[in-house]
Amino acid sequence: MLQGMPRTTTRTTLAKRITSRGRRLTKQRVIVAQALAAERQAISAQELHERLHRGHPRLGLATIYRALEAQVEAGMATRLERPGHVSAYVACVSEHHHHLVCTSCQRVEDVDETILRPVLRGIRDRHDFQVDHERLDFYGLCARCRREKAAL
Amino acid sequence: MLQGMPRTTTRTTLAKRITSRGRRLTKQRVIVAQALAAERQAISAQELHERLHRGHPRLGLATIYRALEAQVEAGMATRLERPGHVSAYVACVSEHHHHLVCTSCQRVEDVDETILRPVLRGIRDRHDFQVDHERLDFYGLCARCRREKAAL
DNA sequence: CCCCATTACGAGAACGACTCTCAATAGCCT
DNA sequence: AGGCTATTGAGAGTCGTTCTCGTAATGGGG
Repeated sequence: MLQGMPRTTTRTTLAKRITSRGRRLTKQRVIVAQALAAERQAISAQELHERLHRGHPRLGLATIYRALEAQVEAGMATRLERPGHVSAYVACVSEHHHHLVCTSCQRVEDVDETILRPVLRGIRDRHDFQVDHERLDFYGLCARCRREKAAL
Repeated sequence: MLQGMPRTTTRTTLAKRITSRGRRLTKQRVIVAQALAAERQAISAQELHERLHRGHPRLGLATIYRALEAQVEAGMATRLERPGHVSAYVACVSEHHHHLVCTSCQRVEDVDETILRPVLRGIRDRHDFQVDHERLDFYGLCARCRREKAAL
């Protein structure tokens, strides 16, 4: 994985995102961004560090934290909270997302945003509260894990 | 505050909740529960410790953490996440709640649960995902703070 | 294309919220 | 009252995350 570092479309969009807010395009940030995008599940900085260590032994943990933080600021990822005060990250396709996190396989789905619109409207109307940002994460069992558990 | 320790209705309900799951009714847990219930805003364990230190100098920080954790388990409180990996707590009247947290005054309101029911249904139906628990917290400006800001 | 200011990296130390340990204490049941 | 056991308090320990600082790399200007 990750060999050669593509010069194609994938790279240009990634580069554009990474360099937003006047940030520099470094090898490390590309590696972290690609690795996170390749994941389909929430992953913590330390897990990412372990996973990347084989291919990139000199990639420091602090750098991963910094890269992930940059991605969150750039809207490329969101931070989820795991039990025990650990952050986990997921790559985002668009700006902002809400998630279904499977507590069994850690896989993450995006919530259909149209479901949520009435809620935000209801809060503004019924509570007279101006929502700036929100954390909407649902934890439970995805369809696959539910089937697997039922099969036992 | 807190002097005499009431033998009345307030106490019995509180005691009943504290002693759920076979827990013992200790002075410390009562103190913490009353203090949290008296707050109308999200408060961290350390803040609670500072605040209670004058009246209860021997009340340890670890005890406060334990008492808050017990309250969360007993459904008497919920944990919110503050920036910087800090937990803050709010007392709950009923079982489970979702919140509107004012980022200006830190005051917390409960979300009208009827607004949320369609969302949970939609997730189960459209995503085939069995929600176990969820974190639904909205951050923004409450009506009062919005008026105050507008007045400037 | 090369210089240079500036930003980012790497490694380890520092930080801080939280948890654990253990001896002492206090609830609660009989 | 008496004893079993959960709980407390204080400090030490844990662990995720951030900071520091010397070094390396980036990208804009000449």
